[in-house]
Amino acid sequence: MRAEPSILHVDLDAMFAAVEQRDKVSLRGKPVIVGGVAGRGVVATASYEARAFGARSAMPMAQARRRCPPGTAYLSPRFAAYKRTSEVVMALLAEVTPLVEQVSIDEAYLDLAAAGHDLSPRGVTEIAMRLKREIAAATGGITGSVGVASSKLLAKIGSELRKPDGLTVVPAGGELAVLHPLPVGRLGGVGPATEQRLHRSGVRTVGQLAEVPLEDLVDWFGTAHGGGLFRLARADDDRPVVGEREAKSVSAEETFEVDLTDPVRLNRELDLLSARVAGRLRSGGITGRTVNIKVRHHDFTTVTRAITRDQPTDDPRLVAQLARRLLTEIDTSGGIRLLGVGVSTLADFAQDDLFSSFPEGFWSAVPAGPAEDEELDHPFMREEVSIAASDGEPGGPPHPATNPGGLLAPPATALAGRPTPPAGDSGAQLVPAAPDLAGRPASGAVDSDAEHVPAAPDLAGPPVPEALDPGERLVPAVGQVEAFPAWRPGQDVRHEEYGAGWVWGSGLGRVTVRFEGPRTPPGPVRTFAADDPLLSPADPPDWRE
DNA sequence: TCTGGGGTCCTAGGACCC
DNA sequence: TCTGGGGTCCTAGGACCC
Repeated sequence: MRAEPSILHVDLDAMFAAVEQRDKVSLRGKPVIVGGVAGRGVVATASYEARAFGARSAMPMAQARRRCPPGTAYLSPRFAAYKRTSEVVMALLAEVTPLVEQVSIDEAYLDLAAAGHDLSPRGVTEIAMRLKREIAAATGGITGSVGVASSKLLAKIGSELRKPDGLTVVPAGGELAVLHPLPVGRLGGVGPATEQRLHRSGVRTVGQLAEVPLEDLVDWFGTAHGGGLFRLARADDDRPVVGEREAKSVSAEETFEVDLTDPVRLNRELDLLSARVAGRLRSGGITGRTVNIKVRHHDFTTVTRAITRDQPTDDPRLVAQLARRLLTEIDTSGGIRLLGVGVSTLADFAQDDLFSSFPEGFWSAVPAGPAEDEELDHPFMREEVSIAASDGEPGGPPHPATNPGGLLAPPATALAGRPTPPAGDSGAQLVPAAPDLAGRPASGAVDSDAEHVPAAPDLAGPPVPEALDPGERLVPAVGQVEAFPAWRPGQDVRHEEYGAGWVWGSGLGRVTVRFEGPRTPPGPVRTFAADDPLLSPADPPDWRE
């Protein structure tokens, strides 16, 4: 934990779905689910509209289909498009500080201390707000949520607090006030198993976790995990922002549409997986000594086998040969659901051995699957879009594009009152595909398509809210902003009364908060303001209407 | 129609070595 | 002959993350 909030965490909001909605006008404001659309697929990302119906990441696609209404779009991922958007964002991050740790395609930590920034709460708020504007402008409206705090733990929690399009700054000294009320499952490293074990001992919040003696945690979870929980519960987190990390393993796996039993077929699948892995080793200029296979049986039990050689390799034939040998140790007669091949114990130099040459035409003979950069509009990447006839009906979810609030209107789902499912769904007719999907070119982060809306809402001239004093400097906040812990929707009595709120003001000096009443019947809009709410974490600001 | 695919890290036990 | 004791490498499995 540092003395200043110098670690910034950015997380793009429902990125896969957001890219699809950016690139296809017809999807905006509608539930969109990206993931494996076939039988055994799961949800990778659900748009906020889809989350309102209960769709979640990692949920079986079949279950998501049961929950979401007609009109929901179910899309196969277009990784190339997401990667391009990601690269645009990462390039922006690199301009903020040289020390950036990319965690995944849509997430990164920034060490603001590595760039000599003003690390006061006000200073980092300014950086974060500018960054959010730049991201939205450069990506055509993809929003990111940002948390800034004195540690990775708190920065990440901060970015999650006000999703989507949120901003949370946790001033030094405010960490425990943020952390302790949260459920333990919000801590990184606390998954279902750990959470269940903690619940069994009556530990539900991080504050309660902080009361558990170290010995108990070590007893329950082992030295590393137990000790880690003990420290995290105290906001004791020194993990540095790490720029580059070397890969430790490379693997490929596949779940089959139906369980496989045919040994010949299984071996062929191992060959294909081996070729994919070896191809990626080669393109990365690395080799590995250990070959692993993974087998998931029909009943979902999973076993692994590994063998380590003295010499590293990147030869697909050798990897395949070892993989096949490992598979003979496993009884596959009951049916195999998933097969995987991996290489680990990596060395970053290529071993010059006799096996590294390839027969002519080897690679063209091996269908290694789509290359990373290839657009995935292959016939097998099915795309299903259905449009409900209830589009635009009254009572449906508010459509951002038609919201008269313009810039200041938060995404519909940001409102505490969940968007109601469109009325009259039951009789809705399904249109097999959206007309605008026909024959469109491969789309990228910057898209010349006529339907493409090039940028975020015009940030240059935001409408000035009536509640702001004349002459007050207005920084055009993108969507929601939260100054924590000075003000928290959900804790504030005015929030209880009004159900939804967001900060739209400058964030620097005077901040204005707007609350909207219950949606049905439409309630009044009330506006409050306070001076420097961000800078007085211990002293609640005086919000005046 | 339950449960993807790419990873990382940790633990525990056995082999082996000095 | 009641069994040392580190350290490293390897394997299998499990939890977790995005």
